[in-house]
Amino acid sequence: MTPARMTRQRAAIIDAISDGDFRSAQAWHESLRGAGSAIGLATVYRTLQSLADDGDVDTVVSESGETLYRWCAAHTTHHHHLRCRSCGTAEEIDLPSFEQWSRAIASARGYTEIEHTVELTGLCHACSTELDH
Amino acid sequence: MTPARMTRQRAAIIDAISDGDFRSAQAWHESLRGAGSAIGLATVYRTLQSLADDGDVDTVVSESGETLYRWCAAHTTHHHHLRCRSCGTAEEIDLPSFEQWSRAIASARGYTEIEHTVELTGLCHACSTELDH
DNA sequence: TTGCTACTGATAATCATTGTCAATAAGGTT
DNA sequence: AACCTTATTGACAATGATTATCAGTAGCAA
Repeated sequence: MTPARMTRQRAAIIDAISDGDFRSAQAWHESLRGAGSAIGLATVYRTLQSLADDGDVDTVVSESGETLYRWCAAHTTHHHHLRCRSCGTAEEIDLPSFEQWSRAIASARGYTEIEHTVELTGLCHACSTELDH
Repeated sequence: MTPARMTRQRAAIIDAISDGDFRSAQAWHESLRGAGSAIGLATVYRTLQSLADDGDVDTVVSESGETLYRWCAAHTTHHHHLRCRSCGTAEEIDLPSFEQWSRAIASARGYTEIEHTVELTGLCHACSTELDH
């Protein structure tokens, strides 16, 4: 496959999402528009997906079923997230023992091609105190 | 709140879903129709949701974003699933240490109101061998 | 049996996401 | 710098799952 072309739109998206939050494609589209960048919604969807395929962004599915995207600093290692349900901030966590453990329990029951999803959500410190008055 | 009325449709749904698979609302609707039960799609959605609220069915979100439902034998304890991506069969698993561990790591980083999702998927023994020829 | 009201179902509406396709622009090549 | 090939874009239509609407129906308590 040929490498992706660095268009104005792709650059704008990469620039925007490198601030660490998990947001939906529509939310990123809005921020970009708000920042003055004329960009189409379909392009945002397509570009985020292509970046996700390349491993440059992480995706997560929210409670309401939307897919959330955020920049991912090019780790190839599998990892998980601890995400704030209120502001979208997220930190990466890894669970080395969980990886092995899940594989073990699944194959013990005859399962192959094992995959897993693990997501932790909560309210970060800032949001916790704020919602407390 | 008043307890749910036991209608013909609700009974048919409960009867149908007690066979252990995870399927989408639309899939359950089809099986019910196939079995001769005249029942509306909206009713299937509403009833499955109400059963889920009461803790009588488990829900899981598939890779493609559909919500899958299956009967849950009235445990109040939190648990997780090992589900076959091919046939939908699922078994329950529990991860006592994971529960505590996730709470610990999250609160160590200042998070409160912690929730988590853990789902294991794979190909069950039957499907593995079948897809192998 | 009666009455109140929750439940049902056909269908329209919603919402996130993907497909379409002509116009545009990356970026390598003369 | 002008040129060409083709990936990319964007407005909009289409999809697909789920939810809302609302008049008709049927639990079930009295």
